[in-house]
Amino acid sequence: MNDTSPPRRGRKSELSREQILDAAARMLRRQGYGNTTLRAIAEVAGIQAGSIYYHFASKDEIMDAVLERGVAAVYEAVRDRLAALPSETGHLARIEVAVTTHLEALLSHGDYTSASIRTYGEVPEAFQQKSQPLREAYVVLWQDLLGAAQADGAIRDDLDTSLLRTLLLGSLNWTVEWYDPTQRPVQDIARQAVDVLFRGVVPVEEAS
Amino acid sequence: MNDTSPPRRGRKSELSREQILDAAARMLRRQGYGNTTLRAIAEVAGIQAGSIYYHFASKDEIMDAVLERGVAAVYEAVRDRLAALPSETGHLARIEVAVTTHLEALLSHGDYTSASIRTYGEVPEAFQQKSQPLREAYVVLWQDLLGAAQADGAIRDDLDTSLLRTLLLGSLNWTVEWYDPTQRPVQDIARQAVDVLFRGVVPVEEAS
DNA sequence: GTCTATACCTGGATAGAC
DNA sequence: GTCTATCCAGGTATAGAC
Repeated sequence: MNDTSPPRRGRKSELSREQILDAAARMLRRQGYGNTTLRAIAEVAGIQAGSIYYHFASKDEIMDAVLERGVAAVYEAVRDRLAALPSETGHLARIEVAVTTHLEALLSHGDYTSASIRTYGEVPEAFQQKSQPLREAYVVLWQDLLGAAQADGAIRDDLDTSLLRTLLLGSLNWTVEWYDPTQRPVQDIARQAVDVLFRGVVPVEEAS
Repeated sequence: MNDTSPPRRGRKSELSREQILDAAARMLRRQGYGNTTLRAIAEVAGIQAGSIYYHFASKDEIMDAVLERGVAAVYEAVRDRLAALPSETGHLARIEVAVTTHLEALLSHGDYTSASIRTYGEVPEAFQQKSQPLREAYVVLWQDLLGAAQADGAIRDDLDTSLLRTLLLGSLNWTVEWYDPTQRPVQDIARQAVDVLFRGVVPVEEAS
């Protein structure tokens, strides 16, 4: 489905390829683009630096594959989950599913998504562009979701949904910086995020 | 007040020092730690690479100064603005001031704060620690703010304020990734962020 | 498909003239 | 205080044996 591999000869070279990508994602995530070296990737992947070039033509090609996989994982997860909902599902319920799925995908594919989020800005423009269509498609998905909700009155119409989208996704994306799976389940975070998003933090006591 | 400069001999070398820091902040922000080279910094600052070492002992020392200045700018701005409020100011009003000030400081010191936010995670642990006290103080500031509000019933008590804090600050910090000063004023963003935070996106129509 | 060896370059850092 | 020149480590990438 999603595949960035041109060589693709032996069927068991796939394994090494995966190991290289996994190692690259892990290093990219925590050291950024410029600090991630091929020698280090090779070491983590358990091979020699030179051997990488059997699978990839350049460092950039590896980075590119990692970045794209990161956004694709989130985009596809959210898109598919939304598509699977019964068509009569309400706007707020859809948004809740989208938030939850976004967080789950984001935090379960940890290294790829984190690398993708954190490194995107510091990578040569040349291949920022490669993953851009995917990123834009994802933005559109959310914009449609929020726009439709607002059009039907499920979201206050004095809000700018475009701004709302960036604030919301920012909040969710930032979780990669601090989330610790051993502390609490992703669903807890999703639940409170949705709760605050829908109802705000101020108690409703009309009597004031 | 805040100063990380040990040499500090000539009074006009301060100027070069600033230019180096400015250049470093700008490059750090958009290329990350590993891609930022001393030669490039020097070029932007209008001097030769070797000359940098008159002002700084190492590349890391420059990075460190930039990172620290970034967090300090936001922390001090918010702290001082809160301190200047009349003591009878309500919890929600204080939170609103904090959000607005955070955004203003964040987006007006663009390069330093952005660099600080984006690069922090990918920098050698050794000097993540140097700015950590400041970062923690800032976390405490917010935690107190939210905790006090909740204790007084200004914030719903079924919310985890610690989680709320990370989600909120994530949302605000993420603005460095997309904010464009020519598009709309910071205050617009702050206003809607606070609005959604307090009241949520769902209309209040009790009749449903 | 992976190794070893190595070419080539660019990076941080130092020395000493001015 | 800044320059030029240079050292050396470490980076990407290639060549060719296995």
